[in-house]
Amino acid sequence: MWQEERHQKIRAMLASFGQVSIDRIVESFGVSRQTVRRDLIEMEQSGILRRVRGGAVPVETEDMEFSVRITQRLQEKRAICVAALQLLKSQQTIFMDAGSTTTIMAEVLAGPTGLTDLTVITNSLEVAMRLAQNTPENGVRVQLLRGPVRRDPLETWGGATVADIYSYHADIALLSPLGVDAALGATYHHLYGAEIAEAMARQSTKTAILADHAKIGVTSRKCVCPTAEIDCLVVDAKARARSGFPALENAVARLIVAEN
Amino acid sequence: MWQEERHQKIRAMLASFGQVSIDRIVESFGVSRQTVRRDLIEMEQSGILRRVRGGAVPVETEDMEFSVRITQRLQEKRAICVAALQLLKSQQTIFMDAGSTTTIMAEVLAGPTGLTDLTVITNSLEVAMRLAQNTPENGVRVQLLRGPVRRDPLETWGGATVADIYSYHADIALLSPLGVDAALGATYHHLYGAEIAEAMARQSTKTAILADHAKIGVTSRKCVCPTAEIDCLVVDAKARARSGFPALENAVARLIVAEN
DNA sequence: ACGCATTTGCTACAAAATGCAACATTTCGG
DNA sequence: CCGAAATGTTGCATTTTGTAGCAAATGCGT
Repeated sequence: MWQEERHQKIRAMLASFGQVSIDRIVESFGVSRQTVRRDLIEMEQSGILRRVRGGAVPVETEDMEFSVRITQRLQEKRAICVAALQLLKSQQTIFMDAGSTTTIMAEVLAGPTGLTDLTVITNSLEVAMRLAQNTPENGVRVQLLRGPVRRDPLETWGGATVADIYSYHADIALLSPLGVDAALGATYHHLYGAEIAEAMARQSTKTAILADHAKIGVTSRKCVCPTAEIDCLVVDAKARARSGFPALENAVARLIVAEN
Repeated sequence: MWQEERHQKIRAMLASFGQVSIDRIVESFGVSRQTVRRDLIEMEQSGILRRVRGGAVPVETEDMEFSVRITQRLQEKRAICVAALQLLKSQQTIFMDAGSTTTIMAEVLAGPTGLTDLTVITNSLEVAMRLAQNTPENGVRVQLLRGPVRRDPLETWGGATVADIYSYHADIALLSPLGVDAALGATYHHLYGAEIAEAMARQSTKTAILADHAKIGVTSRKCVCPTAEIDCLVVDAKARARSGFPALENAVARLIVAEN
């Protein structure tokens, strides 16, 4: 019974049952608990599955509904967003794109931050909703970018939106891509979000990437921001365990690890 | 039975029943009361639900003020919106401003209408959300107008938004003012909404006013559209009883009374 | 309004399950 | 046989869960 064989069978079990317990694997393979644990760790780092206490479950897919995605790794994302606050100063203008992490960032910004007079420019309806104020005097102003609206996430997109972005300039862009990799930088799956993020990165003085540990070392179809142009990468503590982390750590100008 | 699994199922129960009692979870999962309590505490901290004595309920996402207003005279408003469908034809472009009635109109349009290939241009995030599609091929396209965002209702407003409107031309504008009066026409309270509505009325071939009976004969601060320029007024059956109704009936070019 | 019983929420602690790291053992190719 | 990789074992830390006791809230009958 080799690793390869076990991995394959674990994947099969995961596919058919939606979950596997360590005990179950131990029983059916006749190997030790520790070995199974090591298998699962490897498979998790390969992005094949996600470990939970007592077993493992399938990794979340990107075509999942936004409402589901936003509840996943919520603790880590919140920690990341709180840590990202130190990148901001009062009276700054901020680009934010549409994603589950930036949505949580909006929630954080809507709370007490010590920052005043921020202007957020976004194509995300979720972000806009959370930051909208009745009193534009204090707190956060939101500027919504125009364009056709699509769902998952709720955002405006397309040429009109991109053109709109180019009419602004921000101090910092907060982006939540699908993956971050040392070689390819920030990557997106959909072209919609990618061209938005690209424009935002260009039209801002600094670019910060918000990525939870599941995104470290992950690559997708569309490269948006090469590693050299990432001014700051904000990750959660679990990112240290990811295989792609050391390379990223050296590649980016600044790294913030949010300790939960 | 892992946390993970329980949390998921609790969410499912919450979604389908609108509430869950601790006892019910205890029974169906076979875990202790304390464990359920701890689950709910975690989920509450994650913002997934709100704990109440004896169980939990879904967290209220909607803004209180607006969600209250939107449920008032819901029956009548829905009837008005269904009646307003006869004003629309396939392949038309439609302006919609931000209000409780247009939000319901969006819900109606999101359902089966027999109309295809509509384009809706709006400054209302509520309308945009309800009409957003993943597949822009069929159904309704939504174009969101840019600008700063405010709440109650959630909308973009201001010079940028108005300028954006003037870059479009629609077949019909569906407006939901605060009041309609024979002498003053459609009137708004806030200047925000008023200048939006005014621009929409100008940039569209026809202008339709959606008003429930509570708005008949009511006037407010800002006149937007004189009676002569109202191409169609859509009201509910109870409007006939209002004192301002006969005058309006004569003043507008066309009147549609939605019989519940 | 009052007292009383019941339900529910909370804290503390113990037991069990699980995760983790260090080290020992086995396996396998050269 | 040697060395490296894989696997097993052990011991301990951490997390999760259950139990019990008590406080607070609720409901109920008077």
